[in-house]
Amino acid sequence: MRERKISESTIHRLSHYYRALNTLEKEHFETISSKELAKREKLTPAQVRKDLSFFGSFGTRGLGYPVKELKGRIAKILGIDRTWNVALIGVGNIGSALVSYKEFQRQGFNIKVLFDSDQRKIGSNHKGITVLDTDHLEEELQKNKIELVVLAVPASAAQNIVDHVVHCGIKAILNFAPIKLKVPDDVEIRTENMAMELEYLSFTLVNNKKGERKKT
Amino acid sequence: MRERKISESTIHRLSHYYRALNTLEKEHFETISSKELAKREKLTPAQVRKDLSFFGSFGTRGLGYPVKELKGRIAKILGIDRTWNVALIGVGNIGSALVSYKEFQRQGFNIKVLFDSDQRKIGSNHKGITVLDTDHLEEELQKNKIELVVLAVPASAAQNIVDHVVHCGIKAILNFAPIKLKVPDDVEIRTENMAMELEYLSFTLVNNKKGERKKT
DNA sequence: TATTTTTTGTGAAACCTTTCACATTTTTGT
DNA sequence: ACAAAAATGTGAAAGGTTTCACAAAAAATA
Repeated sequence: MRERKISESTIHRLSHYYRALNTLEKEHFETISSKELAKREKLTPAQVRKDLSFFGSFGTRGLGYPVKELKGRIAKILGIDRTWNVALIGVGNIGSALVSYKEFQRQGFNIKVLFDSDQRKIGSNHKGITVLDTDHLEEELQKNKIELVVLAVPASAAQNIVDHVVHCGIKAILNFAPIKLKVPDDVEIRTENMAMELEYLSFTLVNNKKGERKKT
Repeated sequence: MRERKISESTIHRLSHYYRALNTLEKEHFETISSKELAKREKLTPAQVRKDLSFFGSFGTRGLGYPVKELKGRIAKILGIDRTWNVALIGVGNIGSALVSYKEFQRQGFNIKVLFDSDQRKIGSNHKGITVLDTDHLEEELQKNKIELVVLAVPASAAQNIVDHVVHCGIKAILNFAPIKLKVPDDVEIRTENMAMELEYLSFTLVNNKKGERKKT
């Protein structure tokens, strides 16, 4: 009864569709065709239709997809038709930037607690949230019913903290430390490494990838 | 000149191998087998060998790959055997965090100039770099021989700025604005959207993609 | 030196993702 | 009311990526 495997790419495109639909709603569109949606996201209409078809039939032939309803459906699929309690661990450079990152709030990711191990930071206030001591991590994660953890600590501290996070039942972690962390199979961890994206760009520059021909 | 299409995944894995090799070098390993490298990166040995084989034969049968040399080869492939002049546009939340992001410096991405349009920020100093006025963007990008641009401005300002950036010949952009930007075909643009990664995690949570067991 | 073990490099197979093409359904126009 | 146009949903084809499996080469062992 295991549902069909949906690819990561499909999920990411769903996020994009959601944003596009949001814009379309503001522009007072009632319906949108796969052709037009694809154009806005630089994809093919077939790709859009196939992606959506994994989850059901949301459109009307001859007309397209109802903007408002489709937006709601995608929100439900992505699990953003609700709010999530998020903890942010590490209030350094990246961490403090993320506290104010509007896009989290906007999609219903509520940063409820902040943690740091630096005594000078503990007790201080960021956007109205008090920084707690990582010594009380597990206790506070449970108390605040945290479901999602964002990790923005130095690489050297990351594995130890992630072990505690996993220990108290968290199943989803967004990691900004540039290191491969070990977690059990039932925990999903995504690592954002911004330098790696620059490396990809650097590769395209030196290999003049743009305008190149394929195959041998 | 036989160029073939290398997939994005391969390039990203190359970045991972590079980091692993760096660690191995510090641990005084002279050689590493595809098996061991794969284990460290949670991949298959065949994947490692195939990835490397696109660029040449770097290993010795029966022995493995020479750590130091392979690291150098990958650096060359990725274009990080040199430094790059980077401009960072937008010194807000994310922007100021990126100025201090160690991982950029470490891989040879040198932030040489900062820009903002806010009069209160212009002239101020971040980590020894003075913030310049975006009004002089094109002029300063050229003067400083900038090759790579990191964009951390609000979504509403992004397209206008990217047009200027493209106009003065920049071919690689890392964008943090949560919006799809239009650039010519010969410009590579990568968009980092951290909320989208949380949405992916949220999807895995509601779809119970990972194990069923819940603790407590 | 000869044999066994290790490990690469690589075609071929298996698997996964995207695109194609078209029957089907609904809307629009006359 | 009917024909033409628009657009979905989906099997099948095409294209791409990963894994398999094994010959070949080098190292280790006896």
